[in-house]
Amino acid sequence: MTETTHEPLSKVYNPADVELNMYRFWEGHGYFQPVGDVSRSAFSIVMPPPNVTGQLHLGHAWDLTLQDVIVRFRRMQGYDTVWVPGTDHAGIATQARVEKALQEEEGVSRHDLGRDPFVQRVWAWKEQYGNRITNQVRRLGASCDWSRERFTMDEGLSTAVREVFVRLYERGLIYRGQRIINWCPRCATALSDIEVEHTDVPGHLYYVRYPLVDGDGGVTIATTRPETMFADVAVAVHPDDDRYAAMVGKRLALPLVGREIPVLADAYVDPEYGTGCLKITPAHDPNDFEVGQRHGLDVLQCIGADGRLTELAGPYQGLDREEARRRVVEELRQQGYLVRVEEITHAVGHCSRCDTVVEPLLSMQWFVRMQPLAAPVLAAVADGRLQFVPERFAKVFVHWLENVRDWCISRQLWWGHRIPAWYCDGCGQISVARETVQACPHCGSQQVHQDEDVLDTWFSSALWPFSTLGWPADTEDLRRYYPNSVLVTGYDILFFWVARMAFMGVEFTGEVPFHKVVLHGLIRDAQGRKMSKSLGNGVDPLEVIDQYGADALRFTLTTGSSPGNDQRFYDERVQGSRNFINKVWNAARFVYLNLPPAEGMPEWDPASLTIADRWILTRLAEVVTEVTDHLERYDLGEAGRILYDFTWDEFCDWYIEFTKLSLYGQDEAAKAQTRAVLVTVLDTLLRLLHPFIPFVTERIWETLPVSGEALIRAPWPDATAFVRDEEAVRQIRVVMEAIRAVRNIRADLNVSPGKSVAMSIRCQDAGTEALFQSVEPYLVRFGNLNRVEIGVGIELPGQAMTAVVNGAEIALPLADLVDLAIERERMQRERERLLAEVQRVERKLANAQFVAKAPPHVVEAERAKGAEYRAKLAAVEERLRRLASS
RNA sequence: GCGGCUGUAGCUCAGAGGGAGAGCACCACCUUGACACGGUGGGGGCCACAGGUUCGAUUCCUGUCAGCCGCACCA
Repeated sequence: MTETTHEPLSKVYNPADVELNMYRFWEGHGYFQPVGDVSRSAFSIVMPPPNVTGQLHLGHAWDLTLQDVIVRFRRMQGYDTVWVPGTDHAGIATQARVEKALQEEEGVSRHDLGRDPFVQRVWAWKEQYGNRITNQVRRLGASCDWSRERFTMDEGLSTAVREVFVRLYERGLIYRGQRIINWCPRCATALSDIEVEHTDVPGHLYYVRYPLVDGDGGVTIATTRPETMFADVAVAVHPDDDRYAAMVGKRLALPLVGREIPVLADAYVDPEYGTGCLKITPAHDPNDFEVGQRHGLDVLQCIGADGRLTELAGPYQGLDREEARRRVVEELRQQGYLVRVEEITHAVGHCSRCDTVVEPLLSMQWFVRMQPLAAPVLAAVADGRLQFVPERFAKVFVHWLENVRDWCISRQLWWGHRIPAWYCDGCGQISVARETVQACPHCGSQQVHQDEDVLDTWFSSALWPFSTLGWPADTEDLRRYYPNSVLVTGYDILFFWVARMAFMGVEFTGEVPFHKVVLHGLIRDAQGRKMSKSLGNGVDPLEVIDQYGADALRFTLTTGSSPGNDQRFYDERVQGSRNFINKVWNAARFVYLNLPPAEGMPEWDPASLTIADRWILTRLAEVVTEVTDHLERYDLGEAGRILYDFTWDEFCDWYIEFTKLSLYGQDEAAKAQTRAVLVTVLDTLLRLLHPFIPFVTERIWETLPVSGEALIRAPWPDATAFVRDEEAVRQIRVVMEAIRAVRNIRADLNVSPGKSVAMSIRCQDAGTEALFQSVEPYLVRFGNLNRVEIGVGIELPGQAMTAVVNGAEIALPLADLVDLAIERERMQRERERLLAEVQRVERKLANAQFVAKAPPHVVEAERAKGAEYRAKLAAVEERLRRLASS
């Protein structure tokens, strides 16, 4: 127990007083670690690793909270539960940040420092900032097992990365080759296809005349990138294009440079687009590259890795891409080659990190062959071994995997897993190895050097579900907790991460790394915009926690959306959650303050429960069932909302009010009984709420006289443990209806709450009379009544305000306050309402098809409703007749 | 072009084949011995539109319109 136990509870819940100590209490007692009981089923999750030097943002907070709710729920259900946390080295992002800091603070570049010293600086940076994010994860209340924390560049995971690389290489699934890749000139590295964002931008289509070498004439090509013309090696036309049939095989003189290039035919060309003549630049366009391969064309490069023109561009050498384009267009115009310019919008690839226009660049890179790896994953989706929540994401996932191209995994960075390939200066052979290569295994030369590049960060992330558990070693954790039970992450990294974990998992463990993928959406601002640094509309979760508490943030995030959908985040919603938590707190205070000090768990005699007790216990059992079902289906939002409604409306607004009758009365036995039920309901609610709002529930639970060392380890409630009494539920609804009717009348007539009044209830039958007799004290308390008359045959006062409830008529003879005009209006409104209901029901029941085909219980329910409405309508009409004659 | 999501109260969103819901906002009243981060009462919606399936559709299907997203792109 924490030191705060059994201090009086403050009037308003103050999260700051509780959260830090509570987290230490949990973590210190090892509650986040699996119990290790092998007789129990295992439940495991790995945390999507945040960037080690990053800061927690709301997206993380949401993702982590969902996981924590699931983990706490499973832990309470008795699973041997483990949640493995960790961080990611985030190659480009981290390197860029350290480079920026070095530049700003010391005015040096990474090249000034050199590779090893620079990498050391990044490690130092990681040591400095690496704890920040994990402490932020703690502040959220994440119950992950920190004793198993991993980092993508720690020793074990690096071993896993090498192992995977070597094995894939040996199987021919990793290869090195000259390909057109996406090059970010600013980040100065290759990118994979999914790190490129295609956005529509306005541009120009330039029509340029390429003259024939011999004789007059030529062709006009259309291009958006005239600056690449120095690397043109051909012009292609469609083989069936009659317009240019005669040109095929002729030679053209490249404008400005005069180099000769052939005209050739290739079906890739779309005769409809532009002029139907396509310049072929294999080094600067992936499609052109393929055309070039088909026709055995040279590959010339006129733009280098720095985004500037090469010596091939002659006088344009050294210019950047934009400047070169302007100058080339101008020169073409002056020399009469530019036929016309058309304004177009086209999709241009941008670096997803820095938004620089990506340059398709021919270069030597490492690739993962995707088709053989994707196939078994597709099979796993098809046969249900890998499932998605919501299901619709399976389709997106499958479509992507079916069309995926080979994955470029080499990055021209220094921070990351260096590619385990060594080149021999002697014989030129490549050696890929698990251990550092000292001498070339092919020729024995000591002149070997390792590949300069590192691997895509996602390459190591892809191994996360098993590398964190010790793979490639055959560890106990791996055997027990792999495959993971579920993966929770945002749909935005379905391809980046989920797909890659899936194929790596299948390839290296023979099993999908998790059976279920639960996907959530994105956090947006109050206007529905994505949160971004450039918009400045981001919300810092730590500030939210400081202001409202981690529980309020968690409850907001978990109840704010339905599965797979985005959610908007704004202050009022957090306030609503904070208010709810305060409501729970005060309900607990109420129970606590009404409990005698230092007593054990009170007990009750099921035979003497009040109708209110039986009602709340029945409803509680229903709530346990519903909440459990929703959580099992990973529909956390709905589970949270059910708890919110039940806690506030039924438990606080009604049940607690009902209990005041006995608690403030003289009957000690009844008091004890009420306390027992109150404690039971509160205890159960705290257990159900704990996964959502762990801090406040644990804190409250400490004060309750229930056995157990901590709520986090308490068993999940069992719905069958409670009294079930559907009749009590039905009856309490009638009582509520009557109480609302009284309140309604009082409000309509502006009767001050302090003024007590009399009430008559004319019941339709003895059963209803008995019910109202039994709940008379409730009526008196809630209606502030000074006299109650209940009976079947009683006469209702004429000078009164009335209401019709299920099975009875209610009258409040308010003497001088009675306004028969208002009464008439009320009754007429009620009559119209009931008439509409009666007609609706009767129309249904008159339909022979409905009676014949609808399920019997539905027909029966309609009949019952019809009877109820007709009875009420009759009473209302009778009342209106009397009013007319008075 | 292919695929997907969304359209329900003023706002933000749940919901579900059979009587339209919540929070916030709004109006009126209330210092009732858990809570004003509260209580009570109230107003407010052809559930985007048009067809279809069904005894019955706001819910399922098709189409239209509107907003959004992903994938693929012809230079």
